[in-house]
Amino acid sequence: MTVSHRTPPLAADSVDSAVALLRARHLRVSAARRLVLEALFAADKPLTAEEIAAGLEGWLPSSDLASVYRNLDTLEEIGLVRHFHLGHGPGRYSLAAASEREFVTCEECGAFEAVDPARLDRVRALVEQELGYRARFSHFPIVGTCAACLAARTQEGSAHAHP
Amino acid sequence: MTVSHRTPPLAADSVDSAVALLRARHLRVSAARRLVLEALFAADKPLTAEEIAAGLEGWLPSSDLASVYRNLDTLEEIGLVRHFHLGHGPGRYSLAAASEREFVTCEECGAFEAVDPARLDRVRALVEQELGYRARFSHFPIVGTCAACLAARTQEGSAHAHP
DNA sequence: TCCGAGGTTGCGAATCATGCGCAAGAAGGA
DNA sequence: TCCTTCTTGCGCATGATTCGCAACCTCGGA
Repeated sequence: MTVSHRTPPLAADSVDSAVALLRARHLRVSAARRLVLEALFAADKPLTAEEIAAGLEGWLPSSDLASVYRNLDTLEEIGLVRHFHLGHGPGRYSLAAASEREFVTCEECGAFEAVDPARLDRVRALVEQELGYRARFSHFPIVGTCAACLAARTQEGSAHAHP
Repeated sequence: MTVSHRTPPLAADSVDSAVALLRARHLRVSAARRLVLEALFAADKPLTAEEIAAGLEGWLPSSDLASVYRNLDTLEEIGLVRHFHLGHGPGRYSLAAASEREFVTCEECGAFEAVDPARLDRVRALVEQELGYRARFSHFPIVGTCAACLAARTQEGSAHAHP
């Protein structure tokens, strides 16, 4: 699933409840599938397929990368999982939150943040008014420079200030 | 050059003037290099390295893909060329305009538009106020749904309107 | 509890976009 | 024209993701 998602989010609060949702959809609960869910529930940040396959540095048994991708794919299809892209580099996967999330990332330091879509509604309105496009930053984030890097940049500018 | 750019744009209005700029920087003007410039000047839209290497479907001699990448890279380094990314898929390269350009793209139909950064200044200000990030849409565009697809979507909604 | 159908796994190989290494070749100043 | 270096072409390496396919496991039914 290199593409976007359109399925409504399905929130689960534990591996077991996620498993129940799988069963309800007649999807089988295999060891590999369960492992992907366990990794996502254990993580406190969006993970790459690679990280999941590696078992979160030994906290979980490692599994086959291709299967991880396939499982992330089907989990995303039913709405349990979402993924987004941080500039270059691998996609990041996380459990779908009750409310969709959007992202901003800093192209200098690589930091990123999840933000509540409501906080971007005025931005969205302005973009639509100006360009006619309805922006969505949940799959591809807003890319820019974070406050810290912005500050560092002006620091630097005044440090050797001899243009 | 999978990364961004920071060099000030260098505008040229013809292959010859671009070549002059190369010479001024002690860069050699090889056939392959010139071909990349010719492709970019001939094209009316941002090109992929692949398209340039293929000689724009026969309009120009085809050349080596690795060299095309290298040349785009050096041309971008001196500011003659810029590239951006349209969601998934290969990067797109074009001649640098006198003023930087930013992009919006539709994730449904793949359409994209170059816009004058000034038109996004209010958006940028709002994003910075809300998130603290200074957005830049010249390397990674704003992704959303274009007016046409938006219209098609509501059409569709009212067509079989039985929720 | 055993069984069969078919969803899943694991492995390897393929893909796409891009980058690297290196010997042979060309560009341009002396 | 000569020589020094920059570039080219070619093939292979890389990172992220996908595909093919036989072996395997899951789960509903007998």
